[in-house]
This record gives sequence, structure tokens and C-alpha cells, in this order.
Amino acid sequence: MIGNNFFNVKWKIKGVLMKTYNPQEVEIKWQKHWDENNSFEPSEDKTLPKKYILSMFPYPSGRIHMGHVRNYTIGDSIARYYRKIGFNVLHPIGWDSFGMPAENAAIKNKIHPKKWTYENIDYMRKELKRLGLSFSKTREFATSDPEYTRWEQEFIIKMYENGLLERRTQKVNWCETCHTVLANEQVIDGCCWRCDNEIEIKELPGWYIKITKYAEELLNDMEKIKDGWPERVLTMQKNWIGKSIGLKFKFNLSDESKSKLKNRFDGYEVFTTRPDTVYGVTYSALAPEHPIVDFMLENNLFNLETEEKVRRIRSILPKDRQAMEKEGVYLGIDVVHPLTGEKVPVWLANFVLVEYGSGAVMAVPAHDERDFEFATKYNLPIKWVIEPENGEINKTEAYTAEGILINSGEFTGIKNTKAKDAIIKKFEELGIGSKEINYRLRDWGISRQRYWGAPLPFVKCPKCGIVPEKIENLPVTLPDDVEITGGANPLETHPTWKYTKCPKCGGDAIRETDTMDTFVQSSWYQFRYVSDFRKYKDVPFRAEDEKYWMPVDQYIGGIEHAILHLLYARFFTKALRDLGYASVDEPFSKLLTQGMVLKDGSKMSKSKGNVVDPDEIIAKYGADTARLFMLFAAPPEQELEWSDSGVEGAYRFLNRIYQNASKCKKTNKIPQIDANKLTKEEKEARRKVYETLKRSKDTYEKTFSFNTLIASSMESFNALNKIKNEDVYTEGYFILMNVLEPIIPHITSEISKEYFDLANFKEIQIDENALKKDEINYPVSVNGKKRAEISVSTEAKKDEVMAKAKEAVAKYIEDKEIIKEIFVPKRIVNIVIKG
RNA sequence: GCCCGGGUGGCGGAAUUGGUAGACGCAAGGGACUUAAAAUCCCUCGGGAAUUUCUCCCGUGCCGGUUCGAGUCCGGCCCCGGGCACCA
Repeated sequence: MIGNNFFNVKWKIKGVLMKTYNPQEVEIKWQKHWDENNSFEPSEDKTLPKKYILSMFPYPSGRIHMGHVRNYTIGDSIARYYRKIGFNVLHPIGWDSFGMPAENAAIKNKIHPKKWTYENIDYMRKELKRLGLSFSKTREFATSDPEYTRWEQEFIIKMYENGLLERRTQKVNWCETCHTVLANEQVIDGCCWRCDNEIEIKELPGWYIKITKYAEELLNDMEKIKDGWPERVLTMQKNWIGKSIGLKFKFNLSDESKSKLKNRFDGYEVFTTRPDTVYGVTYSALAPEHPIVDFMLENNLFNLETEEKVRRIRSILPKDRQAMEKEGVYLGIDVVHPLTGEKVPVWLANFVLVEYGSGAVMAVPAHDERDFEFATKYNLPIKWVIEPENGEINKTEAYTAEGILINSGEFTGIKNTKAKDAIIKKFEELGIGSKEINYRLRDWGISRQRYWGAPLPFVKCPKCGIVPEKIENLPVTLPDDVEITGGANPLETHPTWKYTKCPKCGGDAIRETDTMDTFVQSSWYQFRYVSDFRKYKDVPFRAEDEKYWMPVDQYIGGIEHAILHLLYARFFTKALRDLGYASVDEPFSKLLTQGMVLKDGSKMSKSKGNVVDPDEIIAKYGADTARLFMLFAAPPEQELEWSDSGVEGAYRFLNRIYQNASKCKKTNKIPQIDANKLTKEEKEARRKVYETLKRSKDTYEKTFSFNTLIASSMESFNALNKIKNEDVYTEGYFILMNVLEPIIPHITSEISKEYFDLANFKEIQIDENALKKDEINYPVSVNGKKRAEISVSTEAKKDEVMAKAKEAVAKYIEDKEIIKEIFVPKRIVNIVIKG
């Protein structure tokens, strides 16, 4: 441990009285002060300018980790900055408290999920408080609180009534270890996002939120937030939504094929983004799970050999097919080309996805890489219908670039980019196809077959079908008396919970036992914070509060939520708007995605044994040290490599500013300084201080490059410690304590209270005179190479500077012909000579 | 394969957006203080040459270009990280 042996002992170094910095004492004192004074509650005065600063809320896993420290330190610094310069600031915290880990803990430790969760919250709340975070106390909640669930259930019912939610049976992603269904967004490389177990496809009934209805708006509204969000997050969302425009048309089966299929099918639809290549179709391909294939198998319409191949391909999981070679088999049926009338063979192909488009494609081997590969393998014909404007086609691969149509009937000779629309139009005129927009985005499956979640507020009545619970009966709460086994849903097996009466007919009915995906809770929590909801219990949040506070001005969180949470929250905001609860289109105007905290080059994790516990760091050095290190070690968007000695460096800096503070005189206003009476060094120190002040505005409001702001502060302190002028020194502290308060609030409060009575904790005007330089240093280069440095008066004109510059580099330009003289005011002098 | 980031000392990272590369911090070395150590303070710190203290050469992944001047702009390439990935 460093320097803690002499707490509160005063002694003299170089004649100045100093005392040792004791972070534990100072920090707890200020934390108590803030707590007792409710220092961080937002004002109800809606005439004040506002800032809503939000860091993503944590899952109450038990203890905070360094990622939390980083996230909350960034958010807290921004919040404290705005509060200090006079904004009404909403800076809330809550707990994303439903979810699997509580159930896992229940199984492992025989503790009820609710007890485990709320105990964790109590512990973590203390940890966050010890970090000196300026959260509002009145706005705190946990998403598992019944009051929160109540409103969520109301939203869900309203969504159901407005066609935004439906129950249906479809193929779903099933994780056996988590014993639940997962949304598409929660499946990563075919594995569960939480436990990494390989997912299975099952056919199950479940609840779906129709996020696809908002695909277009989610895409278009990116325009509204593009200045505040990182480009890559928007790109990721754009790719995820995956809009593509093309032609949808129907392939009619040939007459023989129709009768072969017992007239159950007359054809099937296909979608293409390349209608310009439609004349090049030489075969069509169906997904292994296509209904026609199902039918043919059920009715033994394949010969033995084909059936065997079909069954083999179908037996392979779609995700495993990705890695495999293209494979297929001719199904023995044909369709008719809609424009040429030619017969087109129908194949089954392992690369066709049943869930995209219609699960069937037209194949144009000449102009599609996949189709080419497949056609080459099975010796299918290749028909070239586009050729480059200049040069020859290389017929050993698909030609996918732009060009002119050939062999394309009436469209021959047209540029392919134009042919796209022309051919769509032709299909529409003939009534055999139409323009179609396809999205990759699927509806959001929110059913989870788990206990620790918000119950879906619906009842299954044998007479009335699905019936929403009555609003006055909300919330539908979880029973406490359950046994968590990790197997079947405890709500399903509970002896009495699910048996209820139908809200409509009053007859015996059964409750829905699925609970909601936890991402539903985190999709609207930003709205809940806007009101002092303990006072206003008849609404989820007050409209006037929502209008005032929303949208969130600055949102801070990890990049890992780029798609999942951030897309859902954007959707939910739009849905709440359309249901009449919200007034905004987008929830977060600005987003800062903070980088991970690494140790020894990889993410801190228990399994790697490289975890640094924030509590230990705080116990050893204090919260300000932890905060300072977090913001100094790297820019917020980058990864941050943990460094024990870097932390010690931060601690040393705090000690220095604490001890040197005694060189200040006590005052409650900024010292008036006559710049004319100062030495060069004193002016220099003042300039650095004011440059830091100037920089701080940009840092807290725009760039968030706290690392360089801190560096600039350190530089200022170094300069101040070289001078002896008490006024300049005091002014420097007055300002620097102000600049650093958002980052290291405890020590700056302590010093500012003692010396300035906190008079420095408000916006300080920049003294432009202090920023002015009397002299400027010019590097003088000859042919671009720096040869000398000169110092001239700020007022010096070009001629004067050039004359001095030539003198300084005389030995380089003697006897040489000067071709050019470059003079960039306040920057550089360059003399170009011959030879 | 496609789309984004990014490659700067021993390390984390700066560089006013085309104008003194390496701010600030860490680590390292030397010195002061001390019986000693810790802490603290001072000095050095990209590489090389010279060392008579006035210096010179090289250097921001690699090759080339534009420019009086390039870490920054342009063309080509090589690595690293992330995202998407048979999406028709």
C-alpha cells in the first residue's frame, strides 16, 4: 500500500505545509454529504434546459465489474459536467433484474431467484454509491418490480389489440440448456448467446412482436440519429434489417408435373433481386424444407435414389449446410419460364433457405456465383444474358458486374441496370409478378419458457380462445412458491397458478405460462425514469415528463448491444408512440459505445482468472483513482488495457494535487490578475490552465476524449508547480478543480470547499487574454527539413519573421539560390533552395 | 468473400485535421533525501553516428505518388481487430 501510513499527519516539505491524502475518509464524507442533501435529484422545473444522460443499466449479477466502472464513470462525468454548468440533469440508474442467471443461482445455491436478485441489487447499489456516481435516488427501480411489470403488461396487451403482437406456432430456436426459445438476434453462429450451446429447431407455439412492420421506419429513421450514433452501429442495424428490392413472380408447374403432384400445387413463388437476368434462368431450386418437397416425400413421389438423397440433405441442420459443398438433386418436376415458355427443371438445393423469401429461387448460373457453382457441378446449362460494355466475358466464372442484355427478347441491348425496372414492369403488365421488398429481419419471438420473467398477461379460454387479462387485474405476478429445477417451466408445473377464470366469459381458463424475453424490459426503461413514478402511480410515466426529458441526450453502453437491445429499444419507442404513450420517434439521440476493459490482452473473465475487482481497487486507492484511471488510460471508444502501475500513476497525481493545494490562498472568487506583471513562465502556466478550460467544453459535450483533457490538466499542474506566484497558482487550482470535478468529484470537492468554498463549481468564463501569446515559436525548415527554431513577437509581420528565419538558418542557405519562401502565419517557415 | 475500424517509442496513447512526430502517463536508468527501504523530489529516456556540446543521418506497417512540406491526402499491397456471411 502506498503512503497511507501517516493518515492526517501534517509535515513540511520544502517549507510548505502538506498533509497526506486519505481517499477513504474524504470520499465517504462527500458521498454522505451528497446523499443527505439529495444532490442529484432532477428538478421539476421544466423551464430549465435539460440533459438526460443515461448509461445502460446493469444486470444484478452480484458484483460490479470493471466494465461497469468504465460505463458509469463516463456517464457520470458527462452528467456532473452538465449539472455544474446549470442544466437540469436526469441521470438515473435501475436494474435489469429478470433473467436466467437468477434461476441458475437458484438451482446452484438453493436460493429463491427473487431473494438472490434483490440481495444482489442491495449490494451493487452500495458498490455504485462508493464510486461516487451521481444517480438520482427517486428514479431507481428494478424491472422485476411488480409496478414495472404492470405497465409492461399493459403495453403488451395494447400491442396485441393493435396487431403488433400475435401468438402463433412456427419453427423456433430452442436452447436445451437454457430450456427456452430464443429470438433470432440471440442466436450467434447457431449457438445460444448466453450459454453457447448449439440451438435446435423446434416447432412451438409462441408470442411474436411484429417488429417487421417497422422495418422500413427503423431503416429510414437512422437518418435522424446518424450524427449522434457511431456509423458502425447503424451499419450493423442496416445489415440486420437487410432490405432488398426485387421481383416476385410465380413459376407455374408444367402440366405433367401438376398431375404428378396430384394437382395439389400449380406452382410456387420466387423472389429475385436480379430480374435483369431472368432470361438466363436454366433451372429453379427449392429449399429442402419447401412444402412441395414435404408433399412429395409424404406421397412417395420420388424414386428410391432421389428420396434417399432428399432425406439425407434434409437431415443436415441448416446451419451445418453453410459450411458444406453445394448439393442437390433433380426432383423430377418442371416449371415453365414465365416469359419464354421454356421448360425449367426443378431441383432441390441445400443452399436455399426456407425462411427467406419464399424458400425457392430462380437460378441463373451465368450471372450468380452460387448458381454457377451448382450448375457446373451438375452439368446444368448456362445461358449468358449480360455482356460487358467493353471486352469479353470470362466464361469460367459467373459474370456479376454491370453490362448490356443479350439473348433477352425485347430487352436485348438495354443496360442491365435499366432492365431491372423494365422487366419488373413487364411482369406487372402481364399480371404475372410484381415489385417486392424483402427483409432479413424476422418478427421478435418474446416467449420464454422460464419462471423469472414478466408473465405474458393472457388467458387461454376453451370458449373464447386467447383473451388478454383485464387491465384492472394487472400486474399478473409470479407465484413465490416454486421449485426451480432448470427443467420444465415452474409456472407450467405449479399446482394452482395457471388455473384462472376467463376475463371475458368467466369460465374456467388457463393462464399463459410463457414469460417475456428480458429484452422487452430493457426496451422501454428509458421512459420509466422520466417521472418520479412513486408519486404518479396511475401512468407508466407522465406525458409532460416524457415530453420534457425524452429523448435521451447521451446514451452510453457497450458495442455488444449494437443490434439486440438498441434495435428493440428503437422499435419499442415507435410502438409506444403509435399506441399513444410516447411522443418521440427515437429514444437515444446520441450514443457512445465504450470499449471493453482488458487485462493481459483479453476480456476480464473468471475462467481466464484475469479479473480485477473494483472493490479492491477502491479500498486500496479510492474511487477517484479508479475513475481517473478509467478515463485517462484510453479514449472511451477504444479497448482499455488494465495496468496496475497505471493506477498507481493516477493515485500519485491525486496525491500531488491534494498536497500542493496548500499553496493556494483561500478565496471565494477567481483571483484578478494583471498579465503585464507576470513572468514568461507565469503567463505560460496561465495559458495552459485556460487552454485546458477551453478544451473541457469540447471534451464533455462532443469528443469525450477525457484522456487528453486529463493530460492537459496534468501539464497545467506541472507548469503551475514551476512558478511561485500565489495568485496565478490559486487561479490555476480554481479552474482545474472545476475542470476535473466531473472526473474526480471527491478530491476536487474537498479542495474546492476548503479553499474556494465551492465558488469554482460553476461555469467559468474564459479569459481570452490569458490564451494570447506574446511570442510565437516558428520552426524554420529548409527544403522541408527542420533546421532551426526562432521566437518572434506575435505581432511580427512576414518580412520580420522571414528575416529572422534566414539568419537562423544562414549556414544552410549561404550561396544558395532561394526559389521559394513559405510563410504560414502561426505555423511554420519553409525556405526552398536550389540543389 | 463483402462492409467497417485500425497499424506511431519498451507499453497505454498525443499530434491544433497538410505545418516542430512522440504531449501526458507508465516502465526503465541515474542522482538527491534516508542508518536503510518505501514514499517524495530532480535529471535522462525513438534508433544510429559524432561527441572538441555547435551537430548530422534514419524513423509513424510496406511500395509508389501529389506537395515547399505527408503520421495526416491519392493509388497499390501486407498484417491486426470487429461486423455480416450461400439473403436469391
